Amino acid sequence: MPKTLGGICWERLGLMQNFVIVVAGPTASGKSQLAIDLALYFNGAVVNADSMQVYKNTPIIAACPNENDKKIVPHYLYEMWDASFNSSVVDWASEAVKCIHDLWQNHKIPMLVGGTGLYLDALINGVTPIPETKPEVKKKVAEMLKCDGVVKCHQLLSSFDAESAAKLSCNDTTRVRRALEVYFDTGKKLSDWHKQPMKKLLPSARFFVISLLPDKAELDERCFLRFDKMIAQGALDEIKALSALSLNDKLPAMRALGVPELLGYVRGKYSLEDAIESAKLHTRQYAKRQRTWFKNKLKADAVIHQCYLGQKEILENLIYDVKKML
RNA sequence: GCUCGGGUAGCUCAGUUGGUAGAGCAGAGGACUGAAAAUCCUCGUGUCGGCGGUUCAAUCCCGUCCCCGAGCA
Repeated sequence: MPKTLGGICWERLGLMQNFVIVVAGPTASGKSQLAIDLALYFNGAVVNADSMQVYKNTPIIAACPNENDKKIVPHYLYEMWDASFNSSVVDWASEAVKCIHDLWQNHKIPMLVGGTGLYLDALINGVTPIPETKPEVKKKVAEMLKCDGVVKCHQLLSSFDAESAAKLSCNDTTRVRRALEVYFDTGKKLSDWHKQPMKKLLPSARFFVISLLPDKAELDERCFLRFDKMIAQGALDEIKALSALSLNDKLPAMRALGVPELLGYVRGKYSLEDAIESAKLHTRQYAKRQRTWFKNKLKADAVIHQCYLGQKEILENLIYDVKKML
């Protein structure tokens, strides 16, 4: 008698060796819960695709899975880097690729869960293989931006890479910086790099993409409640400990939602009430940006227009759809 | 009660030497290939507190009333 697992025969697990379930959605939409429920059914493991949950030091404020969640289902790529590390999509993606191959080897289905559109996009669609920028180049560009300002740097960019410059706002510090770094580091225009075909990170993978797109009012309410819960769970102690590390405020981990606001309170810049209000506001604005990305940029196999709170029919329908693909 | 400030966009406030007004924030939508929980783009008619008066023309000047703040009594 064949051993079954959630109604799937072991024999078919061989076919699963290139399968990835993706759960995308804005913050507080219930992705993590959905991933756990699916993982329980399909003998899966949860793989983090969130740019902030990769860092240690702030598990509460970044809404990392708790100990109980981790006991139920294996979780990977959470709290793996120190807050002092300035990680990038590619750092994360190379970890994710390794992790997914391991899971496949062990006949487990990876449940890729996260709200960072760029990360999911990189893993699903690939990235342009540009070499990692040398630290001295990064430093040089950072200095240029500081001395001359973005607008001048954008003008400079248009003198050697007009195509990239034309695509960018002269105020877009992040992207002007990147375009300059790539040119100074490789001697080749970013726009030329982008003409190359993207490098698929998991060429054999088949993805089943689930997108949670709840109603705005429902989501806002959940974001607010969740932030209050974070405070109750000791987010302030977490932030005090983080503050004691005296890290650079520009590091990604230091800019996570709620971190600058609560740091401001801890350092006496504003009241706790103001800090909380401001953090909630920024969370709502972030959720909006995520919604825009997932709605317009992510090709989803299943779209759910509500938060996942364990609804049986949602889970059953998804399981049905996934099984069809296996 | 008197004196002095204020009353302009959802909020904080600019401004118009009289020709019906504009920033920041909020809000809405959008973009996004190596810091992405980041970064950026687009979108502004509101009895300019009410009512009168002067004027070709008032949100702006004058009168009066209402409201808020500070001071004096």
